[in-house]
Amino acid sequence: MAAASAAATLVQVAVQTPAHSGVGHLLSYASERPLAPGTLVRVPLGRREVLGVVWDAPGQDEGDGGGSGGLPPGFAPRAVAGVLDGLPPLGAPWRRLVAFAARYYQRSLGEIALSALPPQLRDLSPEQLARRLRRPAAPAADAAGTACALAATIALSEEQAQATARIEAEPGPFLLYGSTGSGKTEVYLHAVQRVLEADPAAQALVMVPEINLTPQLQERFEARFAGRYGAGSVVSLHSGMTNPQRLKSWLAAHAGTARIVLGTRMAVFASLPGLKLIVVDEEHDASYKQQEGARYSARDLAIWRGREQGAKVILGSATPSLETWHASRPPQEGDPGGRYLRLAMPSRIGAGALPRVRLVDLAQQPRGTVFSPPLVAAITERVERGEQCLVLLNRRGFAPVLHCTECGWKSDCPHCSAHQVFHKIDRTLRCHHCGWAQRVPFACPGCGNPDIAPIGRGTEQLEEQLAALLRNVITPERRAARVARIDADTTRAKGALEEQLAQVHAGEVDVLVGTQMVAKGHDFRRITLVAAVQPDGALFSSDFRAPERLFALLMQAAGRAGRDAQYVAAQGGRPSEMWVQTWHPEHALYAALRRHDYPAFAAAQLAERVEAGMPPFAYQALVRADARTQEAAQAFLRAAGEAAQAAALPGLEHVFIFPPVPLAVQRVANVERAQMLLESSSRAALQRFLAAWQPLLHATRAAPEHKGLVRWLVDVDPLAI
DNA sequence: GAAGTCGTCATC
DNA sequence: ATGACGACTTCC
Repeated sequence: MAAASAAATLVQVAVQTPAHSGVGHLLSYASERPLAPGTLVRVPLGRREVLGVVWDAPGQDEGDGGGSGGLPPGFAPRAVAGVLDGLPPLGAPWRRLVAFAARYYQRSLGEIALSALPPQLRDLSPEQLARRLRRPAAPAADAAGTACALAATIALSEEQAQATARIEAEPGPFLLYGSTGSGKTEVYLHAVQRVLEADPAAQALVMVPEINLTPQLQERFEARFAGRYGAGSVVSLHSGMTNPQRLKSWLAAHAGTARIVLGTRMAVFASLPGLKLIVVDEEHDASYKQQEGARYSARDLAIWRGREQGAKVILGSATPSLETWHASRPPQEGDPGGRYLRLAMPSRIGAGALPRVRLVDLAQQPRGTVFSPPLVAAITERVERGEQCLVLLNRRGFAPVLHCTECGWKSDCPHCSAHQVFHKIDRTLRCHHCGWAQRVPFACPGCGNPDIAPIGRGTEQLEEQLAALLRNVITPERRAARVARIDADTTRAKGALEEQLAQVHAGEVDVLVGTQMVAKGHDFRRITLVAAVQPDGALFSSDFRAPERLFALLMQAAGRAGRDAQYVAAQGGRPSEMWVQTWHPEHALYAALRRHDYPAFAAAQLAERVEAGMPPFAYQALVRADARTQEAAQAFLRAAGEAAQAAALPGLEHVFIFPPVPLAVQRVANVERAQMLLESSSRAALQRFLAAWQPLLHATRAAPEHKGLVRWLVDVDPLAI
């Protein structure tokens, strides 16, 4: 407080305060010297001292966003407590990205800015940071000494070479549409190489959907580039890293010594002053959408950032999201085409033909069949030949619910409107929504009947049944067939997934049972049969994106089979197979799957979406409310909607507000949840409306009749509704 | 959101 | 009296 009089200037600082806190805007502090925007500072906030980012003084150009709330007249600002000078200020492009994300996803600037920085920066004093920065920046990227060690460049196929050439010649953004095994990664590597060679300061960002996929990617990029640009030139950024590791990678990216940054969705916010290329691998994957806090889409932000910062963007997938597919449609008569350039790579390289798809009609099988006789026979045969099989089911545990046949009791969760799942392994009932767990009762809690039975099946049960069915099957090494399971339950411990995958690779496992986590990205060389036991659920789901997700999952799973052509040939060249057990073998989705025909599937889905006025032909936002009672949650949403109508907010004429409805799982951990869908044919109108609506939502929340509300949030471009 | 204050109420 | 819990307030 004493420093205030000596201070020369006011600076605007973004700190981590949420929009609803009354101080969600930029805060003013006094500084003895002017500080450049992007400078990291420590500032007093209440009784605490927090990290903040000096922000551009709110100019006339950008009227909204995190504009200063206006310093109350006669208010004496407090002084900046410390400046983290050692660090170059965060650049204007980074600040524009953060500002855009805050505006677009309806969050405060400071919340996005601070969550985009490595957590450890938050508790380092300027002195500690300076000490940290003085430390030798890794075994240095002295390019001069090693420049001659040009990593052996792998010859590209015709298709890969063409894609690479187009990427070099055109501005993009690109959709690299290549089937599994078509060698998309090699195209990424080449694109990165060209960009880095062309400019000694250039940087590339490569994103993957899952943490599990970063180590193998890092290996591949290091093998190609570490010799050339130094050991520290390839770094990773994801939430599985320790705080010091994350800080180290982040600092290297910010300083420009890291030429290649690999990471999950959070990496889209990395400070990359030399950014020239962004790759989003498996761009259709839902993991790119953050599902808590600021609900951003890293894929969409990558497109924005690329355009804004002059970096090329490559989205890669074998089953693109329908949004991306539509945006990359080629020009036709009367249609100028989409804004992305589609590059197709249909052939599989070094991999066998795509697996034959076999549909088993469950109506033709004995009632209650889990593994149909023909599927068991096929698995048996593969195992006897020493090949591996992969069985997929998207449900953990032994059975999704326990049931008493006497009184009708079901294992409902006491805190959620959901069943508790039966886990036989430790004889527990567990709610997958709130985490509540208890021991399985010995008898029905309703009527005392000791005979309570599981209904339906999960991965635990598949593992057990399969082990029984294959009990007498002997592998060529003359040992009994072994079944293993990989899902969130078996991989909870650190390193467990790696260990289990290693066992599969070593050939110790013959049949792998798992949830979708095993369908993603892992390269199983000896798997020649993949089976989806009962995927029908998604066909008639109320979620309009369910078929899209199912198709992508099945295609991706099919891609796990027969990846190694040499192995398949050595085994006698029998085609690999994808088995699907279904009650609806005639369904169009399976017909398209059978032909591996993503374009036909996408065309049919897009036709339905046009007809129904759904994304990508409409833009959506969701407001969610959590409260003690369902009525209170809905009342808040209704009131907020009515307030918008009464105020005749801008954009409202192009926005349709649906009535509030309970969520599919209405109650979780004793909190009732409701949501209200907004839809518009204009993204700009929806944005204008949301921006204008935000203050009314705050005001509605503050009204005494909505005291019971626990929280509310906005989800722009929601993935599930 | 984080931390503080200030009530109320139940328990030692 | 003590402290656990919730409601409310403040943060440039």
